[in-house]
Amino acid sequence: MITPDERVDPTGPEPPYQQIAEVIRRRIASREFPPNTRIPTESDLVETFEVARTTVRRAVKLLREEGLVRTVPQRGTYVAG
Amino acid sequence: MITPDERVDPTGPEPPYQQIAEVIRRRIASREFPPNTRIPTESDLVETFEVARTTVRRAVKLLREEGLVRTVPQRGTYVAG
DNA sequence: GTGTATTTGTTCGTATGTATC
DNA sequence: CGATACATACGAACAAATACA
Repeated sequence: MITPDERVDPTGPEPPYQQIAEVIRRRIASREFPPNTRIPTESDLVETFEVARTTVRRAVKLLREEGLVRTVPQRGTYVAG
Repeated sequence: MITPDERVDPTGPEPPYQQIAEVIRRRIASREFPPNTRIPTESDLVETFEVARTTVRRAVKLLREEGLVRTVPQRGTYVAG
């Protein structure tokens, strides 16, 4: 569940896509998103954070570049094992 | 039949998916698509309006949210009774 | 009963145009 | 101007269930 303090603040110091990446990072660190499981779809994240899909994709791209997740086309994005 | 004035105008003020929803809405209102009958398949609508399936689905989703139609997986989309 | 076609569901990839800061 | 964000659209691939020959 996304708690209030994890919602995106468009007026905050960090851009939304970084805030979203940070939320997902914590989910992974806390094992709420365990290794090798799929994280929510882009559509889900769009609804959860109420942002555009491009913003969600940017956040996920960040995590991918950090090696925290891997994305499989037409399948989803998975937490690194 | 889709008359010329009901074709989608990509340059119009309203996006294609809204225009398509409006066309179907009129078909329902005029009883050309009577209650409890199936509306054309997504593939049919794709050919008729010459748009992508995602666009058709978006239009139908709108109608579904309005309660005008209900979609049955693997069956089709039906006009609300 | 079997295999194929149909039809909607899901999900990511990509591109374009507009707006805002 | 560049980075960010939003809305829209097209495409592709595959899943799953139903319909049909």
